[in-house]
Amino acid sequence: MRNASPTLKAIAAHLGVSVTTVSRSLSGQGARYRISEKTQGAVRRLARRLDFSPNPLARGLRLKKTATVGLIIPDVSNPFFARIAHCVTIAARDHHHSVLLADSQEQTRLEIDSIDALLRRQVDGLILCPVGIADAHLRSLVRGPVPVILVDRHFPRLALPSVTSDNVGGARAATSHLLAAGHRRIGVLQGLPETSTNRDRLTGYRSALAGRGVRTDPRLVAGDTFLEDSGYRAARRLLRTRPRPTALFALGNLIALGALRAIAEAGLRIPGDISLVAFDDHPYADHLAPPVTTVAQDADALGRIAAGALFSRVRAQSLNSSQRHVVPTRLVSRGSVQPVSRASIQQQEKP
Amino acid sequence: MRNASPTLKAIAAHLGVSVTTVSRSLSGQGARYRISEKTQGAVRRLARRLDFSPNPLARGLRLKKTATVGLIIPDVSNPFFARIAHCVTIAARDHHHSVLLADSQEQTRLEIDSIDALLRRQVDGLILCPVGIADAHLRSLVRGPVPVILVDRHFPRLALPSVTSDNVGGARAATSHLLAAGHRRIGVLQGLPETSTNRDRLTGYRSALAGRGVRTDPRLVAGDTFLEDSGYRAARRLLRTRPRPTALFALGNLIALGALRAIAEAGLRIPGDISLVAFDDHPYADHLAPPVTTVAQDADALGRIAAGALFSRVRAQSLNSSQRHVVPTRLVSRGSVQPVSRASIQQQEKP
DNA sequence: ATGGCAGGCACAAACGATTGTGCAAGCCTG
DNA sequence: CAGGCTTGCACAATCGTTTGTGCCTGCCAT
Repeated sequence: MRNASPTLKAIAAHLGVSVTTVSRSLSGQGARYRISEKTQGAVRRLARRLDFSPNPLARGLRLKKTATVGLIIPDVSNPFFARIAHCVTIAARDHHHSVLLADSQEQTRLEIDSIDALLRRQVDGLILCPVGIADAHLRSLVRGPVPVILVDRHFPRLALPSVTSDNVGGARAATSHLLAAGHRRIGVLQGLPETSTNRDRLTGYRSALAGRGVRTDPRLVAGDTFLEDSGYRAARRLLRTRPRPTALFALGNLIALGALRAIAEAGLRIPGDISLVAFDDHPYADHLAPPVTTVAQDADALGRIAAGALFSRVRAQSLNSSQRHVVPTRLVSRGSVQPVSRASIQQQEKP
Repeated sequence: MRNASPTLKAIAAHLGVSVTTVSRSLSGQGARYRISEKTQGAVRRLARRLDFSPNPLARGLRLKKTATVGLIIPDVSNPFFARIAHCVTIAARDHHHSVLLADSQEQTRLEIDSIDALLRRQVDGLILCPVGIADAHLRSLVRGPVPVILVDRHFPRLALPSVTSDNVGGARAATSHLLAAGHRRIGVLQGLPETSTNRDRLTGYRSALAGRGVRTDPRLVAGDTFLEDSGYRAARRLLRTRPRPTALFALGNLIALGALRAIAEAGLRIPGDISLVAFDDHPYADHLAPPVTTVAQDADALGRIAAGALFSRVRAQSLNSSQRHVVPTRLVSRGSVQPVSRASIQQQEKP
């Protein structure tokens, strides 16, 4: 396999024709340039026999197209992003493109470097899951050389197309679910505060509360990143507030993990002592003790839609119309939410 | 950022020198070719000011080196492989290389295509997690144009370097753990039978049994892939055998997931009715009901070591000495294993 | 004055592809 | 038979680097 694919030159020499002729015969331009059917046939046969395929580097150099897309992700080892990566690579294969993967390790600095490196390599398009808050470095992408699609997080002020979950709706559904079970003091374990995902989820949470006429209490919101440790610390803090929240809403899968740990350490039982809902579904949710009610994001859809949007732009040579795509979420009800007893509601409403 | 980086030619024109001079000044070859310090300084200043960096395509074309490595994985959305991908991309960044990612979707056909595509793109090295059994297509890689490292699975008959977990040792430890708790009928939920991982884990299992003088019973081994569904079906089957196994050993994380489902459906309790040990640790293992004892693979180490080995070969231009690297596993004891009561042991030893 | 040597750079050929244009041979037409 | 049209392909530039070699100038020694 692939012991140095032959070149146009080699094929041309074998057949006693010019590289021009070979190139045109193989690229389907034969007719336009009046290469005889006989010659074209001979070229194609030999090319097939030698398993010729044009050198992508040379091609890219000449054409300024590399049949390559960039994918920048904060952390491939996060199942949510991994799933997106999976879908993107599969879509890329379908479009005969390769994927250059970069892991920004949740650092804006590395995200900038990665964008730079991929653009240098002349990717034909870029799918980016931005790490967070800063967007100055994204500004130049708007009128940049290649189409860009933002996934998971978006920047309202930036005219870049994006594909995100319905974070507002998902959070509202989760919160409503808790409200319907009688919960009124619902603690929120948030992620990185300035990100669009976090903001949207908080918005959904507040909107649900407002819908029921429940006042939001800023002291019920804790946490500062989407990492497990932040979830752990935030949960510990909220569990110590009095009166204690009767339910926690974790705004991310790792945060939920931290919350589970904190709740276990506090000697509390789910859902007897406290209810829990988490953003992001995962395969183990069913087998936790108890199974955890989650807001499932359709990561597959995010990846697929982003890739679809990107490739349609790549094909159409069109740039970044700032279209926004929102993918619905789904509330997966399991056993981690329990109705609040009347007594405890009244106890809560007094202070 | 990156509004079409200038070219050597542009810099040369600006300074009234030749591209040769610019190239040599920037590549540190200035002294060897007697470019005066003054000229070199001017070139370097301008290059810095214009944020010049050589076009990787042109460079690759000329040098036959692309500063790119290929990474082929059966399924990036599997946390184990995702972790490997994460470590590889980070190592690549450290070595100023980019990563071309391909997802073979557990299909040999796609694995072949991916290898081909990446070699065409002239990657400088390849990290491959082979999907399975077939190895004919890997034969040509042994004396191929670039260094290749196999990760997770290896092929004893192939002179390709590999980095794998100590599957034999891990399985032996898990099995010994069960034996020490008095288990004698230990069912195995295996993965894809002909793979090295599966073989090695079975070997470890049998070796532990043999060490205790326990006869192995082929009817206690079930399953045919590493996927959840296989684990589910295999567990269902084993749970119906009489006398029922007192413990199950799942040879993979997804398999364990299927086993959990099957056990729950059968109305059995872990560890009261049946004990469980699983290959592959994961963050949720602690919070399952009950926490599951696992054989933790150090996926980070696999990725890091593989990348390290690859880059040292890339640097040294050395090819594929068939060195094998084995990374230790760690038994993480949680609550899913319970000592067998004397009565049930005797009951088991009778038939 | 001439030969030799070193310094300082430029020329030009790669690497493989794509593409606008040019050119020869054959045929037809008037 | 001259001019023009068609057929069938080749020439050569180009993308942006890298690199072996060649060339000129000036200086020193003989």
